[in-house]
Amino acid sequence: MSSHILDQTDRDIISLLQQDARLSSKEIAAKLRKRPTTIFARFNKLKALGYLKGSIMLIDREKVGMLMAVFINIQLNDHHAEALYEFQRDIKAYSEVMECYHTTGQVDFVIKVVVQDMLAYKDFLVQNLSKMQNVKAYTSHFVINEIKRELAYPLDNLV
Amino acid sequence: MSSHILDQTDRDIISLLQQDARLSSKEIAAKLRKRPTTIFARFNKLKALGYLKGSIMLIDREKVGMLMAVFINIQLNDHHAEALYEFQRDIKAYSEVMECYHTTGQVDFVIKVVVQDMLAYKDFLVQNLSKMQNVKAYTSHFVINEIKRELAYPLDNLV
DNA sequence: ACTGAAAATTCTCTGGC
DNA sequence: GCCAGAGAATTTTCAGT
Repeated sequence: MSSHILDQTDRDIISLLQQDARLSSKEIAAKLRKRPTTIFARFNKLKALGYLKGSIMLIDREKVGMLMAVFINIQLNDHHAEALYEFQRDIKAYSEVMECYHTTGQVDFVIKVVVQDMLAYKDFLVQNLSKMQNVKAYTSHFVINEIKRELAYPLDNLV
Repeated sequence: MSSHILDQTDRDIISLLQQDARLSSKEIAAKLRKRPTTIFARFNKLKALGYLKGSIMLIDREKVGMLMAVFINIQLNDHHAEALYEFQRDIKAYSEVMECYHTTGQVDFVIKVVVQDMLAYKDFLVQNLSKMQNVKAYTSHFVINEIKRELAYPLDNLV
């Protein structure tokens, strides 16, 4: 690992950690046929260089009572810089809004909202989204089945 | 933690682990003013009961060369059970498709595709998506800015 | 469910290659 | 950049309350 170019070992470590963030240096070392201290040093470097941005425990969304996930496509009235900034700042503040992306196409923003139930969703729409001045139109797409949700990027022919 | 009802400590542990999956029992114990072994026992139970579904290390998507994220809304021709099942099985198999949701509304499926660059995206469309018989229409929404991507569910007034 | 102590394992630092 | 050794810290088990 000379500077900012990842070699195969770096990619292997990242790939393994994307599958299980709690792997120990020893466990990674065993899989890659290296020494634990070597893995430890690379892990620290990957973290220092900003490749690794923290780890999270994935939990069963429905089991903890967050039964409803919704994708909402949003169109704005005013697309000037200041108006865009304000919308982003405000939408980001809602805890129901888990994800928000500025996109190209017919739609300006794609957001993912996760709430307990339809009542909570209605509250979000009526009390929050509908009151945002710059929102021209939105369409809700309720998730009825999660076919795939892979959060680990494939790093095979890369970097 | 009697059986399947989460108490405040359980929710606290889950919340902390959603922020950092690598927290040790000792670290969690210190934050919650409990003993490490108590946290350890609860951690094992939460895992055994299926609340915790594994951990992942988050990495800098653009830094590792995955420069392009796209949401694609897909409409199908045939909505019968067998056709739906086949579509889901096939779309799931593509490594470029990170997420796929069956949704209500004008759109049948929302998928998130992550690739290196526009060339890789073109290849995915031309060689894969366009060749799926049951796909009637699709619209691409390129992510030009990620405003928010929160993966930890808020468990405050819940369960 | 929680505690406390002990054993096994891992982390983390230092120095040498 | 890799490896080895050793002390410190942690994980994990287990018996007791």
